[in-house]
Amino acid sequence: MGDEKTPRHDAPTIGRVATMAGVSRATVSRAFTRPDMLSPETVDRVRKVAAKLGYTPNQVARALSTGRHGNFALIVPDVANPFFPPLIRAAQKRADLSDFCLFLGNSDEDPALEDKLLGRFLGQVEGVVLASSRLDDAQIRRHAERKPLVLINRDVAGIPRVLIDTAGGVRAAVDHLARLGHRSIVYVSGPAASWSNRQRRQALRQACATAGLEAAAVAAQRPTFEGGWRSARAVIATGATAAVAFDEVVAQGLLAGLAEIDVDVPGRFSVVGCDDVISATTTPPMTTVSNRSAEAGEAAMTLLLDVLRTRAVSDVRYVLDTHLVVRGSTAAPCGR
Amino acid sequence: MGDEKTPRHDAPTIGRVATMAGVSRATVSRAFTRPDMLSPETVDRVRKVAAKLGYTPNQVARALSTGRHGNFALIVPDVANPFFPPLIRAAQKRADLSDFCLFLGNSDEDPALEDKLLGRFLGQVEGVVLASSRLDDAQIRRHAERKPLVLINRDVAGIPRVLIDTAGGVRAAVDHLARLGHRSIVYVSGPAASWSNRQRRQALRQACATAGLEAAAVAAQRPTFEGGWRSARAVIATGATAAVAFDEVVAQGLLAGLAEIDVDVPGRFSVVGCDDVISATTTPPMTTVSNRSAEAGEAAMTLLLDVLRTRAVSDVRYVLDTHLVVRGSTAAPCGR
DNA sequence: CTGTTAGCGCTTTCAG
DNA sequence: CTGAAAGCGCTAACAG
Repeated sequence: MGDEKTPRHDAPTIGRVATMAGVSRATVSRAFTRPDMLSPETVDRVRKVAAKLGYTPNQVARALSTGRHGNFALIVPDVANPFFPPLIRAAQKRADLSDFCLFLGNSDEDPALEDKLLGRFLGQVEGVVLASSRLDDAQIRRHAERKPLVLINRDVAGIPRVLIDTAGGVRAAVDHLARLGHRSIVYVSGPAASWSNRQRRQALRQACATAGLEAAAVAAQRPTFEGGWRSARAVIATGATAAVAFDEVVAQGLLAGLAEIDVDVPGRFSVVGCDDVISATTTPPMTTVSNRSAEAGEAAMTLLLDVLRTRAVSDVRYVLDTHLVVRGSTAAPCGR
Repeated sequence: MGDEKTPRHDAPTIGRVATMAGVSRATVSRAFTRPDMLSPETVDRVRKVAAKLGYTPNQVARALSTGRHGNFALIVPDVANPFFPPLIRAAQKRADLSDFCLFLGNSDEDPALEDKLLGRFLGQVEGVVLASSRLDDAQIRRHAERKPLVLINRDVAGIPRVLIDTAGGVRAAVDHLARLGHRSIVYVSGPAASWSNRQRRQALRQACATAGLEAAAVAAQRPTFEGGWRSARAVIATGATAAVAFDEVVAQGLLAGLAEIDVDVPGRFSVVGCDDVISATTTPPMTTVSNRSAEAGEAAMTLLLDVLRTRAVSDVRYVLDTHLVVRGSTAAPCGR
């Protein structure tokens, strides 16, 4: 066993295939990217040799030369928030279908981190999807002019976006509660930077006004179980008999917080969540606004692919609407 | 408005910075990668110019030249399975902390797809984490010799791996059930290719043998809510009075299936889940084996970074152990 | 400390 | 239809 320099099982390059097949490197390249430019026999022979050698085109080298990286990036505020996994999954699948790889970023609800991640990705992707972005419009616009960019649940004019319109669902929730006899409803809000949050809050206020109900609001700082939990006392203090929560994680926390201070749901208080994602399994099963996050993920990816194909920057605004799913967390208010 | 060729706001290259700063390209490069090799003033001047021009090193070009891509890949069987999001999140965060980008792949429980994704990633990453891989040992070994590879919940000798050892938790579950008076326990199994599944099944069998209980098993083909649901009848048919399910998604399905055929839990039948991830919110709250998926994700990433640093391929086997969390889905069997 | 010189692996005119 | 040659943007010896 001499210390002969083991040539380190290097990945075969286009050059090796070329000499082995007795053609030029250009021909090998074309055998993979533009087979139509070659005689069928040549293509066949080259491919065969390549296969035998276990050759795989080097994506990175290719990207350097063409600018086409074959990658996308998706950034979400919180991977572990149950709203996002179906979205992520669908986006990944759609990307994969078109032979793209997907980078995933978790911004932790932090605009600065989101910006940093975006910067890291930008150099090696052909496009980006920002889900529930916490960046401000200016930052988004700035990035959008460097790379194709699609938004989910963020409404910036001129930038392709897919929006899950929960306003319809929230209005239906208010109607539902009004019909049950509630006179005052409180909105437990989520992150201020969230478009969905603003949309829901506003829809609630308007629907209440229309129906002649009182509308209050309390803030669950972060959209977490704990945030919902902590807001329970404040929610009750508003005097409302029903709450609509920003999302189901908050709603679930609220449920737990109410249980802790012995407020029976739905006997004494009604709760409605948003994004039907865990609501079937809560106790009680939660009345909620339906969810289409997987569809949103897929649509955004498809949009991005379209933008790449047709450089036309048409102002797309893809809206998915929602409805109310009535379960067991809502009932008539007591003592009225 | 003449059609003067707008030079397409191209990203500034190292060359532009070099001429603007009156130095060579090598110097610019070094100002970013090896500032210690340059005089402080030069570094300063170059960086200033670069900043003014908005120069960002091109990752791809750098990777082509150095082989260091600054990327990792993580592949999971199902992003939407609640076991994985915390793991993904933690892994992403850990990678980000070391300035790495993370590709995410979803294998859909399909070995062929997993292999394909891996192939796609391999060319542009420095290492890979396979969580609950469905590949066979040979395939894993093959990939591991091309790139640093870390496994989660898969025990292949010689390959760095982090294992969540649920055997302890399952044994505790059996003890718990035995103490309650159960004489026969059924395991509702998950994917055959899953190491965790084999481990849990085996732990259950052994613990039952030790405690003198009967052990049965029924298969929930896919580890889904529906799979658990469908297995309800078969579970009851075994004559057992308690079940331990592969994971909580299956357990939750089982709960729903049992409810549908009017089997009261825990009155008539007890259920234990695995991976404490949604169990606090089921009805009834589920007795379960604790979960450490986030820790596993972070540990795997850290391991990968270590492997990269010290090319020492020591045979690491990082084990996280578990315990039983008793909640409301277990009780003494009726009529005994 | 800094510049010169070769590439990394692949694509892409431009000629034949 | 195929080959030769010139890069993509950056890094890495090797000289000074």
